[in-house]
Amino acid sequence: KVHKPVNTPCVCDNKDRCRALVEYLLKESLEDKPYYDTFFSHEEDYVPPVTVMQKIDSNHKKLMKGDDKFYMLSINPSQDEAAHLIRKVTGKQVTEFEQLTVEEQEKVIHELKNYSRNCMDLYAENFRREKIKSGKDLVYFGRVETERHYRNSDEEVKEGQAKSGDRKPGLQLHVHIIVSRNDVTQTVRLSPLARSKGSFNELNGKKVMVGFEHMEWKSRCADRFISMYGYKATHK
DNA sequence: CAAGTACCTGAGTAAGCATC
DNA sequence: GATGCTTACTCAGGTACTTG
Repeated sequence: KVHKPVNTPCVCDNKDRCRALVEYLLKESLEDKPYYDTFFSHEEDYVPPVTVMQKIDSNHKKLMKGDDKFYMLSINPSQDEAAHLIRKVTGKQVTEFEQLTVEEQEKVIHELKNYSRNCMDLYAENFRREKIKSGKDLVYFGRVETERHYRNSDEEVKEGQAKSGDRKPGLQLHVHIIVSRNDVTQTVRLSPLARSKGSFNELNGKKVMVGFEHMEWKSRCADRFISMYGYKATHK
């Protein structure tokens, strides 16, 4: 999913630095976890938050003042898909992440990073630009989350069955990704929120590809999950 | 449902600033 | 004054979303 800046909690503005978003994503990690984790990039695990901010915030070349500088993406497996992934990695059938040992939790998180990198390869390909071939051409950082919490907008909170901030039950594995609008060479702009869905434009006497087909990316990511883990989708 | 609006794209130009 | 680097702005056409 590509998040519109206005819908991104705590980060209504992605036109300047990414500090607010990085801090928002770190909040959940302040709680005690039995394992250590932080951001990951396409090539590295355990990237410090300071590095994330530096890399994203120094990748603004050629972008204008009022332009979006980065985007927030998320990868949200269904509970069924999460259960399948955990079964594939650990051989265990669980309904809560905490039912796994610490080693198993780490293995699942590692595999989710691997899948996320696959999704980012597909993201890069989906722009259909000559110079952008894979996740290596992007500047992005991700973070695996194992929990979700209720918000005031949730039905359960409105009906008084849960309080805002309470942990949601079940498998809540998901991944947040901050991706720079510029590619790593800072010469190609990649905007997933473009109006156009991948079409050519005449600019400076050359045909230029503009836009991004969101639904195509989504379905290709779903296909990748199926082929990587032998998942049989029960519904579309 | 037609018309209007918002937004994307990269080369080229120009301004701003630091350093020699 | 010269040089190099960084940042900001302009340009036109195409598309999807929004508005009336």
